[in-house]
Amino acid sequence: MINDFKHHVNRLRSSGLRPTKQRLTLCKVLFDRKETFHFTIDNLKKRIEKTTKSKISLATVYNTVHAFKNNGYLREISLQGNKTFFDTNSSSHHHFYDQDTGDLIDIKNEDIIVSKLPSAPKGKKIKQIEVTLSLANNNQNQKK
Amino acid sequence: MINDFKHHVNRLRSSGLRPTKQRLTLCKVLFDRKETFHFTIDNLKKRIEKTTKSKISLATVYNTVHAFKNNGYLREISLQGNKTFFDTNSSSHHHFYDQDTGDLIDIKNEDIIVSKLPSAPKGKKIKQIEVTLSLANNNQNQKK
DNA sequence: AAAATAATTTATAATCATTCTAAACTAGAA
DNA sequence: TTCTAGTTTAGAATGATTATAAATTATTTT
Repeated sequence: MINDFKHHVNRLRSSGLRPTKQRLTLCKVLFDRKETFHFTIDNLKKRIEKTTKSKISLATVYNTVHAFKNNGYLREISLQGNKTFFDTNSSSHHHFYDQDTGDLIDIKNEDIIVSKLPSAPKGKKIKQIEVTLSLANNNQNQKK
Repeated sequence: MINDFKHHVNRLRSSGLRPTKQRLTLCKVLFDRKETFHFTIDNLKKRIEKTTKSKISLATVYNTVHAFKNNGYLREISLQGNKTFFDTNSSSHHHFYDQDTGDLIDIKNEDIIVSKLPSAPKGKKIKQIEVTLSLANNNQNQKK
């Protein structure tokens, strides 16, 4: 399965995206792995430079990540702060967010149970339920 | 209580913040109201210009909002996208986020029940539980 | 109350992430 | 092979936020 990218080609085609060299490189970097990958655009750019010989322009990384997100290959994570994080785990799950370090840690879906929800406003549908648990050091008070 | 700002002065003093003209103006705009106020820095700047005669520089609005946040007067809301929202409701509650319009809607704490939580990593403490329910129009599919 | 001090405010510049633009390039169709 | 629309690209433009350093103000000390 790894080192075989026909399934990437097929997925791209079925989303109406041409399987270009750049998109396939991104697919390999993002999806040919066991673990969930949390990343910012900047992270991802650096990882591409480190793990492949391909040079992909910043604009293309942005374009591709957004295309992948719009087609459900990636999720954007809701977080405080100015950084936009994405997640290769598109199944439903939640996150710890460490306010001190900026780290994100996956929480398996079954480790959080939301047992009551309000109904969506008229004409709207709930598309995603995200629980973020913000962490800070035990000893530390809130003031700066 | 409204039109009396001694309590604002006291609160600022007890946080080690000098009760300056600018900070008191911000306190009045933010806290002398019944309803929760969701805002971006830009929103807030415009509201100050509209509802008061004071001119407060953009840098001061940033500084003050961050000071208020660090002292627990305001919360920053976790959201997708590049805009940073703050919330005057510092008691625990949650949000609908409308992906089409960017609107934020409060959800009362009692309308969501999180009945199971993971324990925090060693040395860390859970500081905040935030549930974000993303909304989209009923009829619309995910693709762009 | 005046002088000293430390915090605060301010305009502006700098930075950073992201989007836009328009030209060059490429995949797939004819 | 040629054509066409989709894609990539470098660099410019934008927008939010942070940094800087001088002027101002609140509070403390005298």
